[in-house]
Amino acid sequence: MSEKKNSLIILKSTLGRLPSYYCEVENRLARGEEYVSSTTIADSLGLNPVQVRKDLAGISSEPGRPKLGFRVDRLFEDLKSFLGYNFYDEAVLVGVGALGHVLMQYGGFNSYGLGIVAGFDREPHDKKVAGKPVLPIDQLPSFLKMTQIVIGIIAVPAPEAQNVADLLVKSGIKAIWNFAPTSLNLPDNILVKNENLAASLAALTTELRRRKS
Amino acid sequence: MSEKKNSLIILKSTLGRLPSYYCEVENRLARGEEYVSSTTIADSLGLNPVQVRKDLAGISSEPGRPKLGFRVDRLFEDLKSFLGYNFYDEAVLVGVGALGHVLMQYGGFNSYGLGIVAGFDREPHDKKVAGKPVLPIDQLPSFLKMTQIVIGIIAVPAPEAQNVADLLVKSGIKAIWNFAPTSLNLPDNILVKNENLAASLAALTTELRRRKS
DNA sequence: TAGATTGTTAATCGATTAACAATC
DNA sequence: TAGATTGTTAATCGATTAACAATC
Repeated sequence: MSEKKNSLIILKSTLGRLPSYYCEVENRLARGEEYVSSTTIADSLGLNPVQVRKDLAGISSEPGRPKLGFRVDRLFEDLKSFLGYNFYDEAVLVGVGALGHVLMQYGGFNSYGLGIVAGFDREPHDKKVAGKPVLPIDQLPSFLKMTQIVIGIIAVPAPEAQNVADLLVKSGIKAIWNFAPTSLNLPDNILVKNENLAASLAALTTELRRRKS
Repeated sequence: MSEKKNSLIILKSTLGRLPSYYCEVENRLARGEEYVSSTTIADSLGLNPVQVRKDLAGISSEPGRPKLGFRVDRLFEDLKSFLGYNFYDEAVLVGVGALGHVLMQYGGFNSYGLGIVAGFDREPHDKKVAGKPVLPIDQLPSFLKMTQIVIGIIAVPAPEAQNVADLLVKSGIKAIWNFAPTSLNLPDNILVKNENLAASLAALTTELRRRKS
């Protein structure tokens, strides 16, 4: 679809930083700023300006202008299309507990081209959350087959996570976002991203202690 | 406190992986396993076994035994003490909305040596959440001065995040875990970790698309 | 013009992986 | 013993940063 003007190879590390640029540029756009420079982005995000410049060089359709930087609206669109956020992906969520509720209600996914279309639970307590249906877990396979959805979010307690994962895979899911603090045993072709909030916060305290000593 | 037997330098990248080893080893301990090898950890976590071995070599107090691997209980303790999870850190949370509730109720922080001791909100709707007090925001400065707590969690909407951050810093906080999808403008000596859930999920879909093409 | 910023090349730095001898 | 695993060194690979000429 999108053949880049030059065939620069985008580094994996670059790809990892692009979403944060996207968020930053989106905020600047909202504030009505017209131009943005690598330098100021680097500053906001705590990165090296040369790195930002190099990253942006690979994805911007219009070169940055010396002394000014990049047009905010243009850069925003470039990031958006490069990251594919103008396409739309749908996901289901399993485990409509406290965390599940938050994820279903969270509006932030929209500008990243994502949507949670339904929740599943062993014992649904609500019929709907944030306008989306909450269904009993045994309807999951048929729902997935019908809708062709390929992304599943796991927000059940750790002991149930593997079972849920197995069910998701059996029903044709291709990618899993896992909030349960366990590693999942899955076929190689399934993409997994583990989100361990506790470990994430712990990393902060570890770094904090390292600094003190 | 803990002088390591050998003064191997621990790589930053290693440090980033240790929490996931900790989680994995904790789960194996809970399952009653006695020995664990680099190979199986690598397998569960989708990493290179040599990498895991090298990482563990730097922190284990007892060498792994050929053919068996490491004693699970021993390795768990080594990881725990290396990461400092047997010390205890306390944090306050600002913004007791849906996400704030989840974080306050989340039990998982305990085994990582952390605890949220209080929540703050402009208009507290509950007196307590998960047994911890929820206080009006104007009591934050005095609370922090009294308790000497140095970690703050921001779970307010994006537009309010900077104000909250300023208040936290003014009250003596040293580290911030930010859930609002904005970059914060803070003094250099303040440690920040941004947690953008939408960007995180988006990374999954980006990778998923990359695979398809 | 002077100064800030750009894009790019080359040098440095850091992390991963391959290879291998040692061990139980 | 044979085989699985260990720890470590050396080679490769990838990412960051320094340096600089070009531009508005």
